Amino acid sequence: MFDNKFVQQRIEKAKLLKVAGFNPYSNNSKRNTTIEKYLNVNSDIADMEDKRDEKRHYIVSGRIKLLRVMGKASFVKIEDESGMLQVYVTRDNLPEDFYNTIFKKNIEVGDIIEVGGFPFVTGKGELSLHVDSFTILTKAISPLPEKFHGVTDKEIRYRKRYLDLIMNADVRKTFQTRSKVISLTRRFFEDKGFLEVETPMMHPIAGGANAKPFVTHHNALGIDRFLRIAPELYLKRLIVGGFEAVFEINRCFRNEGMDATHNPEFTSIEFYWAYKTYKDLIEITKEYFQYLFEHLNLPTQLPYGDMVVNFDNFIEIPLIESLTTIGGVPAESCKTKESILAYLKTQNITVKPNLNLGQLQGELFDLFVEEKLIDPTFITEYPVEISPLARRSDENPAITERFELFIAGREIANAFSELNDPIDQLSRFEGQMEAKDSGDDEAHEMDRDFVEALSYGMAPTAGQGIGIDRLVMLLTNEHSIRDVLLFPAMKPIHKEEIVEESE
RNA sequence: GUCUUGUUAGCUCAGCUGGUAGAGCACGUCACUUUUAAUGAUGUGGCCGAUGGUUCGAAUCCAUCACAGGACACCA
Repeated sequence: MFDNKFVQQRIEKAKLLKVAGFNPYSNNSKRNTTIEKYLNVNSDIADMEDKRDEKRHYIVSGRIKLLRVMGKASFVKIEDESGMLQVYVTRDNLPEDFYNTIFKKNIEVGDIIEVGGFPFVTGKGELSLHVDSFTILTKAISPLPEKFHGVTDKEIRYRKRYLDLIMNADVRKTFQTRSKVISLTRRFFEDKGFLEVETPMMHPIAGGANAKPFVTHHNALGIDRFLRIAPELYLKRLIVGGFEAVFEINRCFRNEGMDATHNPEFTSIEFYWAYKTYKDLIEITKEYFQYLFEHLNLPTQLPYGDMVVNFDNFIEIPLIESLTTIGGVPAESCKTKESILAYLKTQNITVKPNLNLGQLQGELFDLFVEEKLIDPTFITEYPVEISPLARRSDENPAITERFELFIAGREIANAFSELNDPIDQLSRFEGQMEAKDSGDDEAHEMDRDFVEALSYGMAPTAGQGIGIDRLVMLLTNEHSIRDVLLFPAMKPIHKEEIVEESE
């Protein structure tokens, strides 16, 4: 480590600084303003006659991003979290020899410094800081990436996110937006009277969704636990317990493939609302989006890639209807197993054998409809076979009171009136067990403890889950989930690491 | 998991049909007190992702592997 020539050079400079009495890792910061505040407070300097006010004095800190030395004067661009500032450093305004022997020789791009001085506007019209005191706070011994192109290699950007954040201001912006989305989401539901709760991340049975879990082991108890694939069943137990509106924002884990929209750990919000139905969820979802757009200052005609998503146009359509009106599948080809299979054959599409009617309708939807849903669309009335936790429709027992929300061709939310009939829930689980036995390894697990909870009576409830990562992707116009996760999952670079981890 | 593209200096990238490696930025040295990716001069910097093969000779051709990007499959 640190055998690179440039790193060695910089380590040498850090030593020289120390010898000269300047701690290269000082924590003696006297900063009294941020760059953003400095620029705001001194915006009046430009209107002054001599374009300076030597009576004002500020101390700002930041990382050197650009350094232009011109003999006895230098321009340095420093950046803190709030912004970028040009500071003007001259030999004659610093202690004897400091400029020549310390600043010019041992200070370079990447170092974190603190400077004091007065505001002035340069000949080219840039509000800057005229430096009269200069402190090195932190010496960077590794050089930063190239100042103009920065770091673009995706592998470096994901593995060394800190470098990405140093070099790319828009990346910082994306993660600030992500943080705001989560904060606004929390505030939105709290303001509606929802209670934020925390339920287990390690489950004895991985339930609440159809997905493969990660397994871990509890040594003291000598038992395996599953990292949760969804918090659903625990949140519903809380509704049984008498809480009437709860939500949880946290991580879920699914042991499946990784791609532009899937990371093994991802963040969701799930909320459950007693004495409500999925119809109420449609309304609160529209309100939620309105709230987000308002507080994030986003246009309701939201650009996403080469699409424009119209958030003034929420659409609601039953799944079966969407197959025909949006997917272009003839209506008579959607109603029975045989007709669907025959239609798929004409389209040269093969699907897994032994699918039931509901599953086949789900296939048709995935194949012909999903990617066409650009404006926010609530797809309702899902077949009961693919909705093991949703309440049946009173009018039609083959379908459930459920919707999924699609935006820009992608699923953003899943919601339904909750199944609260314990006998029905038990038989749905049994149906899932049959599916599992006949080869569907993603069928829902049996959870008798949950059925027992329902047996004490769960008030009629509606519940919804929203994928926060995909939502943030949509709102920040990012097209890979890795670009909205600070530290996305990556394979280890060295084989040895895999061996260690498996031991 | 399959297909496909990539991996060359700290970073961004050239390197043709094989002949022992090149630029810009950064860094060193020199000049320069209002620059904006400052400028001019000059210099240092490389196990060409790894391992095998073909060849007199491989960054370049072939194979395998690793990692990454993209697409597909899987995945509500």
